[in-house]
Amino acid sequence: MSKLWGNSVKKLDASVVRSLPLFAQMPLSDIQDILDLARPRLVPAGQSVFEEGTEASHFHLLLDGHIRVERLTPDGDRVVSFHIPPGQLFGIAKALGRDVYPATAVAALECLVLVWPMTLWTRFSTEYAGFAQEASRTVGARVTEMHTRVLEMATQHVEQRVAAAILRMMQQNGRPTEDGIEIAFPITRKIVSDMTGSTLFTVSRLLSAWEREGVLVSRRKHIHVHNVAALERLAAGQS
Amino acid sequence: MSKLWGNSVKKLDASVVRSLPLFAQMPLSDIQDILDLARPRLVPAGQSVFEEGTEASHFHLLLDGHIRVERLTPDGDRVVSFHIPPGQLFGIAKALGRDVYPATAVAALECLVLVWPMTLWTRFSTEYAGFAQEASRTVGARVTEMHTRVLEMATQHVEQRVAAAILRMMQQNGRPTEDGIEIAFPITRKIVSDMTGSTLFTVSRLLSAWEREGVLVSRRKHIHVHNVAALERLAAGQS
DNA sequence: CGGGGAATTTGCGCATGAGCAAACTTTGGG
DNA sequence: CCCAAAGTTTGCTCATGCGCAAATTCCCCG
Repeated sequence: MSKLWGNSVKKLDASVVRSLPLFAQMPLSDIQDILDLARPRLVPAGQSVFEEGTEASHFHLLLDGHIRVERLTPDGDRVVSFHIPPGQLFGIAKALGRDVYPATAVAALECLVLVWPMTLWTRFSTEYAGFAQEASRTVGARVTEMHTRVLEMATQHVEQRVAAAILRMMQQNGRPTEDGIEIAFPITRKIVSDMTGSTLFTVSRLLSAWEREGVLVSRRKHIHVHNVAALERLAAGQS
Repeated sequence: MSKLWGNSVKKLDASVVRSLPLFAQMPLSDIQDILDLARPRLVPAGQSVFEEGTEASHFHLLLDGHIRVERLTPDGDRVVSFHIPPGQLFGIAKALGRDVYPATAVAALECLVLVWPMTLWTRFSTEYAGFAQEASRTVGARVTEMHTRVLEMATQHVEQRVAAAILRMMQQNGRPTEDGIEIAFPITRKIVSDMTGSTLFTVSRLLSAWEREGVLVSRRKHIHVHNVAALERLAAGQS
């Protein structure tokens, strides 16, 4: 992870992050200005970056690791909203006109995060080319995904939803291997069920069946998709 | 509806809309400038204002009526995302960084809509005080609602979800009467089922049961809630 | 290298709510 | 005023997938 830190431990290097969409339209000097205002934060696996309902005092950029965004129901059930891959903004309550975080962000594995005080949000949005636009795009992508999930939950069977959830994680957070794609962070059956409005047991049965059919292999906390086409067929309900 | 049109049929009057949150922070002259650029559009009940997937050429403000936002699945099922009450912006794809409409907007009853070319979006966002902020707030409110629905669909029974959907419509789009609150636009059992990921039949049975218990009265396309507390209890799953 | 907790598997029973068919009611247009 | 279409009710059946229990496996950590 040290490669992300440039020459000095203290000073973040603009050249490392300029390939991110967020900085694509900015001159290096602007990027450096932004980075100089950031505080880096290392979050251990399993720890939360911020909690639903607390004051949205900061916004964040994920440099490395994976964030899981979740909400808790009044009676203790957990629902996983989505996963965030490196390079994306998160905890951007201001972009939603809110002043508390709408959900909890948990480090699915050890994460390196840049943190800015939310008071800088308006300034960044107006002063830096493309910042507001990229924030909108990020929000839009998440709204689209939520939309899709509502649609799936309303119209599709559990089997299709679980297949779709795994496909999505594979596409957004997958790591290609010689034999398929593996999901790049620890993922339990419980979490998959919390993503699909299902149960641990049903997900376990589905994954076992798919493993028997050679669609994927799942070790503990780990999913490796071998036959993407078959999984797409399952998600579409064509089998 | 003529009251919304000021003295002349052609010129919209700023004083009529300045009570809307969107214009709250603006001087009258700014409001008038914005209105002068708008084209009014009267949409008959049942007709769509724009369709999912088409180029997002305009953004809209609902002056009167009620908009139903829906999506269609590849295999023809309809899912209703939410309803929009008068005074709100909609079709604001740019606020999501998108260039096609993410959903279809249908007039639940005859609607009066103001329409602006999307090319004005960036200008409005940067030039008029509070415009961008109010747009964010609108997006945020809808994201929050989607979030809540995902959570409900994942963790709650159909009965609770239907109760929650009716409560929401009642709160957001209700009209108080001497004996409770009635939902201010035509609403069929089919639509309620499309909102809750349920079926026409199940919704019919639930409404009948609740009518028997005196919680609400539902005539054809029409729901009138009498006992709000009871409905809240049903939504919470406490009965 | 062994203990213990976390994650997973599997069997069994059953309630929820979907699916279908058919009859009935309301409403608006000609 | 009547007809047709749209909306609604109701009975019946049945599959999905949840709930629980118990056993098993896998890792992590000391």
